[in-house]
Amino acid sequence: MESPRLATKDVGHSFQPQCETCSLNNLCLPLAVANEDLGLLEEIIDRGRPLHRGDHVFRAGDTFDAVYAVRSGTVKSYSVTSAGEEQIIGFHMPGEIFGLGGLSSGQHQSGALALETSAICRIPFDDIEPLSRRIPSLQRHLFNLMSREIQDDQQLMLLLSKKSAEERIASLLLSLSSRLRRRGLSGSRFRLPMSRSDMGNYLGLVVETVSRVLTRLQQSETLRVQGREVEILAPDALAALAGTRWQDS
Amino acid sequence: MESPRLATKDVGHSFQPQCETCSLNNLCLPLAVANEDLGLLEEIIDRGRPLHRGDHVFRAGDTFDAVYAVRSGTVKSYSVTSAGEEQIIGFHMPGEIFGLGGLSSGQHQSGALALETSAICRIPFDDIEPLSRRIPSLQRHLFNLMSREIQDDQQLMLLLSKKSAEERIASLLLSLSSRLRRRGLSGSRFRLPMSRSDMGNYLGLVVETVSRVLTRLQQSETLRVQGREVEILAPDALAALAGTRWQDS
DNA sequence: CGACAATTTGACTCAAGTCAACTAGGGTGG
DNA sequence: CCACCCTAGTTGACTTGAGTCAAATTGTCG
Repeated sequence: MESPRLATKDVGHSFQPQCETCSLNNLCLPLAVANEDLGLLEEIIDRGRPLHRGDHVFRAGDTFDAVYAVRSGTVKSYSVTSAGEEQIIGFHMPGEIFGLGGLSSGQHQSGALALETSAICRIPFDDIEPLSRRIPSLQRHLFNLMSREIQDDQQLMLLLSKKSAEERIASLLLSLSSRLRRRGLSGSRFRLPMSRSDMGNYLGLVVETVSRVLTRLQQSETLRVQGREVEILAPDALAALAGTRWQDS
Repeated sequence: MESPRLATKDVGHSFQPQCETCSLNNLCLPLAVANEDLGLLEEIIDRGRPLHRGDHVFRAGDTFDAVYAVRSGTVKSYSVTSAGEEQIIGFHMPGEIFGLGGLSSGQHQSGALALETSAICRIPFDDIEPLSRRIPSLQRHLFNLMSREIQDDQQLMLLLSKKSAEERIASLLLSLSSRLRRRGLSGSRFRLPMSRSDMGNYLGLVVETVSRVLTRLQQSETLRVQGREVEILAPDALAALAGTRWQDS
């Protein structure tokens, strides 16, 4: 099956402000760009057409030539082991930037696909790199983004090497919760964008374990789970399990 | 106990070329800087005095104001969980840059200390950041370094969530081996710079497991281990275990 | 309305962890 | 130079959290 790619050119030249009116502009790249420079940024950003569930933003091995920002929906990044198994690297939610990992080798080391209908902005690296030399705060922001990703990955390494199944699930739920809250949405009642199996893959657990842990957390009145709908009943209990962290993030 | 920090100023102004004559200059930052600009880089780099085993380069919570390059010796980065346990994030060998993770938050998220007597170059970030705007290849190199670290971390996540104890040890040994070879040293016979317990901590295993796996690999004639001295007898067997990767790196 | 995929639940297994005892190095100070 | 001590490393016996296998249940979508 062929996967639709993002449109590579915007339609004609009917240029309309995008970032300026985007509700995420205080989370995303524009936060590092003064208003008078925003036009420069707008000019290089491609809004693609929406992706459906399962559509790839890019695949492992594709040439690295852009980074991406989530406008709506959810994207997962994953790599494939030599044994052919998938390893999920991260989930990306609106306002977040992904695809930076491929920079150093010139090709994406992992693939990225939409978990649900999603809108993705494409930011060609050959455009933003020189721009970042003209706008120091933008350069700094790019450094920050990469540094932040390093930190997050290291948190996850810690989780994978030291935490129990319960602690892992608790951490993931709190991470999702805090990222929703940051966008002004409810952090206590939300819909999981990923399957149990994706949760497990990301956390280094098998599906059955994820399912059992969720049941257990439900029995202890920490959560209410109904399919993908989650309600966090006892955030403190969850935070205690996760060992703090994530709340702020 | 107080930990010695790196000297913050070079002695007087007796400036002598450092990078230019450093045997690592084709691995380290200078590789991204043309000869005529090398002086600019030299000027901002502090060679500190040597650190002994256990001395900190920086501690978690210290203000981020520089990145570091290993000239000789070995450094480990580690963070401490809320429960007070240490999690080793990585080992840094000559020619490698570390300390980038603290950039985004302005303070180091992890500590870094010398595993053996080590010489470390300090590169103040406030100096290299503007310099990187004047030297595009340097900016690119910094991006590359961070991107590379993201990739490496993700490899490690994969290892932690999917691999068996044998596979983890094999991966670590091959990683060390290839990093030595890159510097022109023997990749088949070398001295481990870290304790069994550090190996285990890094790989998400307890000491006893590390010890047992090494014994097993020795029995299968894949390795010869004598304390910290290692000889790789069957690199292919090891690579098969690790599932390729690492060789090139 | 089926058919297939995702989720849950139970019974059983096993790789790695825990606990405990023992051995081997590696400094240090007398 | 040697005796001692302390830490690092090894080995064995036992336990256990999470994985595997299998079957039942629910959800989804053409």
